[in-house]
Amino acid sequence: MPFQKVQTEKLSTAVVRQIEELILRGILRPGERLPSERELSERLGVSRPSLRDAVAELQGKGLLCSRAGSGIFVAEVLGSAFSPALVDLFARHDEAVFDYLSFRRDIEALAAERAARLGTESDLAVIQTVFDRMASPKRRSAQDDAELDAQFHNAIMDASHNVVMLHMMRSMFELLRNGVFYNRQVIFEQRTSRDALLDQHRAINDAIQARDPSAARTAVVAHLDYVEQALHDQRRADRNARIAQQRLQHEAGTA
Amino acid sequence: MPFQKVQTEKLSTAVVRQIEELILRGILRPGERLPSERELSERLGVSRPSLRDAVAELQGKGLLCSRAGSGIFVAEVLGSAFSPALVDLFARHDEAVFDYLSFRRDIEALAAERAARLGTESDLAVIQTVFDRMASPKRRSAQDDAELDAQFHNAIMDASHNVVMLHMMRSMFELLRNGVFYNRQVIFEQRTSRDALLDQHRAINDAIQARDPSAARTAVVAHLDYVEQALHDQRRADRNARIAQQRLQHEAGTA
DNA sequence: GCGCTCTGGTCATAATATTTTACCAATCAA
DNA sequence: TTGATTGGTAAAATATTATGACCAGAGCGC
Repeated sequence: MPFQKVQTEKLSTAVVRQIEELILRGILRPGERLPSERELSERLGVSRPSLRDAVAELQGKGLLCSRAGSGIFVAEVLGSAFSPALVDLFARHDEAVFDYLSFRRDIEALAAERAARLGTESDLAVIQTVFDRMASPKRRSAQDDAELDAQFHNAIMDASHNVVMLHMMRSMFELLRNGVFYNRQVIFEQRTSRDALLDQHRAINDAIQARDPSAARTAVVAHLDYVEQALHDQRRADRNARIAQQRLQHEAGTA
Repeated sequence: MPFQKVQTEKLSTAVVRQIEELILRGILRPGERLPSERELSERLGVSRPSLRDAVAELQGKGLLCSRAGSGIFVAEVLGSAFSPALVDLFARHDEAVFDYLSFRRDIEALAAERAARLGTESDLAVIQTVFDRMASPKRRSAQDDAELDAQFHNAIMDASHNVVMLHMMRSMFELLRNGVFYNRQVIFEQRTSRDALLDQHRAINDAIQARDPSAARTAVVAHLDYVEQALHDQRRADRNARIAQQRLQHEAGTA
């Protein structure tokens, strides 16, 4: 049915959303103290009880903590890389997805450059091995493809010989693996995507094996640009499917 | 200040938005009768007075009209191309912008192809003349650049010798001229954009003058892809500027 | 150590938004 | 002409939010 139940957002929900965005964007930092309830409610234009409802919800999510007589603070644990509360925050806000891809493009381009320059023969052999498995015509599920994709990018990261970069990207990849940013199996499910992705991985592998840092960088950027475009296309397709479904329901006269 | 006044959306506003989207997406068509107030309020999960508030607002915008005893109808005038109510609807919904660009890319690629094949020597001379003005090093404002841009695309459309296409695109261009879809002067204000756009216009002109339909089509698609990307970039830059401003306000501790 | 100020925490009452319910007039189909 | 369904209007009830007051905890200055 094209008409859907309407629900206006509760006031406290709008407050939660605003504070979450300030935390997500790094404007409010871990450990930082917020203005007092009285000041905050004035700035937000809501009553103290409404603000307190929102603060209670944010406390429940692990993003804020308040102490009677002291104030309200952004949770310290958000400072540790990818605490559950932060991961949950990423998962619930779309803008994190494209920031993640943008950041990953930059870091992985650096890693590929370094791999082409600094990677040992063993490193390059590992990358070639993973790529050979990807290129193998053996039947695989989208999940297997996604797993090989992770192995491939991890192998390049290993070959960059920068442990800080390595561990940071590993934890981010863990989030990707758990579907926090987007469901990456979807991209492997389409034949045309898989073929294109394989070509891109081939270009990356060839550039690294040829020890061509510039080509490696270019290939990685092109690859992640493609992934981002595929995400945009997937979302547009999802949205179009919803609209088409609404039209169908309207045409069919179903409730 | 990073904290902003919170205002929850009125119930009737949410209903207005949903019905507007159904009209914008073509799900509800001009002249079509909506379900009765009683049925609609049940489907939307709101009371009849709240629904009536929304319907009154949509009537004021010229999108709906209701007749006591008969029902509520989507306004017939929406069927005529770009009635004021429809234009206003486009202006207030972002999704129309990218649909417009997508559609325009397709139509103008066709027009450029036809211009390369069917354009008379006079047609081509007009296009060349407009392009020469664009390429002239004489100082011009962004508004002048935008006006020349419109003349250039109109000249190509003229040269396509398809009056239906011509008039349809003319009215769409009128909307663009009036800033309905986006403020196109902004794109001409940056030096780098202007140079890139000039190169793209040169590629289009060269292809048409050489009577190369395929090259003309490719050049137009590349040009409008660039414009779309520039819009994305501009919006992202605007959003980043807002976030940076919030951070600055937070750092400076201003209210 | 005490007093003051500011903080979070709690709660009753008032104001506003929305829902519920009832009724009237217009339109259409039988 | 009549009955059913429609839009149109309005009073009363309910839910949400705001206002205002008060209490307990924390921190700072004397």
